[in-house]
Amino acid sequence: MSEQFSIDYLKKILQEKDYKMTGQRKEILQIFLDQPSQHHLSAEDVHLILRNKKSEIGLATVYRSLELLASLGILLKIDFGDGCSRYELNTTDPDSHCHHHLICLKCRKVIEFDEDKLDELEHTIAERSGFKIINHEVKFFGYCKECRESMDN
Amino acid sequence: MSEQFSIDYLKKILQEKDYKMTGQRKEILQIFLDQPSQHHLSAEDVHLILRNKKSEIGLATVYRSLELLASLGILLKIDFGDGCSRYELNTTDPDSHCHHHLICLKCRKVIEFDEDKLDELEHTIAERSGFKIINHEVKFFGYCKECRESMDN
DNA sequence: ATGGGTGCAAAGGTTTTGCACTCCG
DNA sequence: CGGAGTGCAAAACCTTTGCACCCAT
Repeated sequence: MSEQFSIDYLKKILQEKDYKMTGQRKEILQIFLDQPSQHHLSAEDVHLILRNKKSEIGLATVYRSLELLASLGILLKIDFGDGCSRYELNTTDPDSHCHHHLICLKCRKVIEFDEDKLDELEHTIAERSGFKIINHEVKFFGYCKECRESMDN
Repeated sequence: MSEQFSIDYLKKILQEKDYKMTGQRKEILQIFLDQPSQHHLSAEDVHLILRNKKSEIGLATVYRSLELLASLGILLKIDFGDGCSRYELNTTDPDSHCHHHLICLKCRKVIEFDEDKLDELEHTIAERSGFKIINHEVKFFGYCKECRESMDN
């Protein structure tokens, strides 16, 4: 639901768990709200964006806030194998399919792909192993269209 | 093929690419051969196992060897979000399905699950995005049977 | 014999932590 | 007001790198 993508939603969730709504947390979430998708920001990225906005927030606070937002389910923490954790808005909700990431082995570009299709597999897993699945992370490694074309030459 | 799981295979692959077969590389691969599956070893783990075997191999060499074995397709490098890269034997071959990992959010245990079922999804992706898929990595996060039972109490 | 491989220690990068100060509730 | 949250710097980690020496080929 769109309720999930607002500062008010953050406030509500924080209050429910007795966390405080601080200016820092608000500003950090706002960055993700401003960049609807496509961006997978690292703590360093967020820190830099804040700096450009003249908002000096300590790097340690950025790390702590991202971790908190992820634990609240507002952000998703993902690892693309580039040496740091990256975060994106968690757009997963019961009605929508979540997306996968295609990672180009040549140019390291990350492409989003909207199609889930893992329901059947999840069902098989739950049945056979008794594992209760909360979330999943699917990454495909390969070569993007552009790199494949440049490799043909 | 079983040929893939031997020191001789390593020797052949190394020679093909003008790498040298050294005692260190042999010993490090042997550790993975000795522990057929279930283990996802970090560089530190491998270094410790070597030390217990009275084989003093420098940590830097362990890192370099693991990286090399992964680049040769003999090992797979995986990130389970615990702060370090882990490796396992690459049992992927054209005929067999590869497996997924179920990661318990409570006890951090990693369970292997043998079922691929991603052919259709891969085909859809290739068709729509022109992305050539080489490999994929699928992780399911949730709660294992044991943790779920202990949480019910 | 020769160039790739190794070991060691130092450097690099990301993330966490201790502590005094701040400010939300 | 009181305690959670913050900022800063230091520390903790994992990983990479420079360089002298070693040893497969």
